[in-house]
Amino acid sequence: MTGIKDVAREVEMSTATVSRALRNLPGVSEETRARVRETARRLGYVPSPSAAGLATGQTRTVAVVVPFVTQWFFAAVVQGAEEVLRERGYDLLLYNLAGDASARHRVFETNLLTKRVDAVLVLSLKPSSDELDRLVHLDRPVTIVGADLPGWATVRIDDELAARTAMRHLLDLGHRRIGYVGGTTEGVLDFTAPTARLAGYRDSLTAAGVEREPALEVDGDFTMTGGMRAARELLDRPDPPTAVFAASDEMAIGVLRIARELGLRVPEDLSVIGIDDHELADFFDLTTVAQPVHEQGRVAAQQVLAAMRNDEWKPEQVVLPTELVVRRTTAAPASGGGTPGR
Amino acid sequence: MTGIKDVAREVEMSTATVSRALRNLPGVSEETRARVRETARRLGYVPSPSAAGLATGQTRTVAVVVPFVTQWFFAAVVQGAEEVLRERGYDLLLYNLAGDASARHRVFETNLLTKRVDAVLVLSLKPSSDELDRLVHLDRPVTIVGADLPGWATVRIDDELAARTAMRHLLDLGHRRIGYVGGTTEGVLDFTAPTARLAGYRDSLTAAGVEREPALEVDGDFTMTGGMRAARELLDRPDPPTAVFAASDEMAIGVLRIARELGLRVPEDLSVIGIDDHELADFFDLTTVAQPVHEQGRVAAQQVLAAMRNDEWKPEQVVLPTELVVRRTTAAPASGGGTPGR
DNA sequence: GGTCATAACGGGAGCGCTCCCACTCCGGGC
DNA sequence: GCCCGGAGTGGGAGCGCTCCCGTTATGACC
Repeated sequence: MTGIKDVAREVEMSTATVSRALRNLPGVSEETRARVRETARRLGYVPSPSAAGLATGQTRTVAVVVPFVTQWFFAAVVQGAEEVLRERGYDLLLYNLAGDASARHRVFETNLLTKRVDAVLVLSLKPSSDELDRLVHLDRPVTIVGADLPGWATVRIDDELAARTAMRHLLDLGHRRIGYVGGTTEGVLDFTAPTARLAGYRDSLTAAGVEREPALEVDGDFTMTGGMRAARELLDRPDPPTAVFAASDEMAIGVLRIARELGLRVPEDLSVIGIDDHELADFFDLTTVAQPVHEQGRVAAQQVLAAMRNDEWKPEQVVLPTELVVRRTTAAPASGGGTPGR
Repeated sequence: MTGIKDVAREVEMSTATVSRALRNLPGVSEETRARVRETARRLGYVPSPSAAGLATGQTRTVAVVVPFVTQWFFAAVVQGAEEVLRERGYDLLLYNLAGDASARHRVFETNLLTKRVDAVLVLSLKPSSDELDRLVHLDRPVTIVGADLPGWATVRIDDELAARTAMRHLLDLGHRRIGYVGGTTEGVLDFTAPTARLAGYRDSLTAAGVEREPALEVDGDFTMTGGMRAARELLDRPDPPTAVFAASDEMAIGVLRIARELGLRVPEDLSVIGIDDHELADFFDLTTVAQPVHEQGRVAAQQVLAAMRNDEWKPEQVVLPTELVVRRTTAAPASGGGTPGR
């Protein structure tokens, strides 16, 4: 394996100069730099990240901790982050928790991350206070995507606002009986989005002078099949809602499916709206509140890169905009907001 | 930052013993080992991968090169691989090509991978001969997932067989006019699956004594929207097929959508079958030929791990089984195999 | 008691870089 | 002619581990 010494010998220079030349540091004549580069290429020299890391204390690697890579949302964020990291020559170490508590434990508790990465991106998880402790001790830039955590660098959307946007759309259309399909905050993964979106739902009702009906709030588990379950629960009632607001597009799609099975026409008999602008939303003509997914990954990556460049960097809280995308699953209720004829 | 020396000083032993104790190497009394472990834990000692890597030449990291993380199939494979790698204490470096030729070039040509990872997993790409050269020079275990490449370690399904399984199902039901929705092999990413599946389609027709009709083979780009385009082309014909075999579930779902738009009943007027058993297949009641996605990632990871453990390991070609999953999008043609009444 | 495995541990030379601190050389200003 | 500053370069310590050889203690065995 050719090392820096081989290159140095070949160009009859010191390893110090070769190192400087290859890393574009000043203090090397252009002519020498060119010769070094050419020789390195010819010899197929590749610097050892381990050695460089040992010497500098930097690994040019950032860790991304994700709950489930298989979910479109997370994969898209990862993709965004990877793009900008690669541009800057950083590698991306993927830690997929996959709903496994022990995996989560391992990644956070044993500070495996230490000395291994220069920065950490945490997706949609609200770390426990223990975990936050570990992250603090890392003493490396950390950015949380998709969760609101005061004092930390975060990139997210305003979930409550997104929920209110969706609700306003339904309310403006004249709906008053509006079902909510959300998810619990419990379990291995503590997202903050569910809570905020639920709050947005409730506030909107209150603001519109509609009395809240607990039975219209059901758990959809943030999955399609969960959305189906929730939809059955909502629509099998004697007094079903005229519209359903699902806290995610995937659940909304589940609702659509059940509506169709029950013979309900969408949007005539039932309006459905989601949040995300999932890649399938267009396919299903789903009205939704779009959030910039890919972009959140990019911004988060840029954030940690910036933090690594200057030490005075202070945690920023970036809130990206959302936008109502009206497609064809929402319309005014048939009977002016009352129970639709079935 | 506490290093191995600090631990050594604390337990009044040499760094050598601490190193051995912590890595469960023989030659350390159980009592010492326990003391070392306890002390290391107490001091919050975490070994530096850079230093260890420099000394051993191993990084305990494997690279995974993937065309698009955002596609369910790839994400699922990555998830499978990550699982077994994490179990063994290996980290996973993700290289997402995202259809970007320059990214691909960078990953392969500049052998960035060298000295950075102990092994490489390549997903669904058929590396060019140049790229294979680089991989050979890596001199590290490489496994290709989802492509057939003689002489290389591969994990895949028998794509041609899968296609024949799908076709047999349709033929057995009595279909004779069967459309094919596939994809081209061109472009940045050269998968081998499209070619093999097309071959399976053609062979099946020939074997069944049905004459091939080029107009029934259309390009669906392996995406839902591509599947929609393809479906329009196929079903708008004066003599539409009674069944469509899509080379992927996503395209099949696109076909379903268009069929519904055109007022065709599935499966009465049109049978549709796919390949993959995508997470959405169940949702759409799609008949398909299932392939073990997650498992392919696991097996591939196990393969490189095995290869790293013993040097005599020879490239293995693992072919995982597929299975017909009959749901509700396939049935006998209405008019015994002829053109359905429309 | 002497010999000799064997178990347990220590010393210290690397691993391949980076980076601090020289050192040399050369041209301009006085 | 001398001094000085800056550009270009070299020497070599050190980053934090691993691992090859020692060395020492401990018993078993004759």
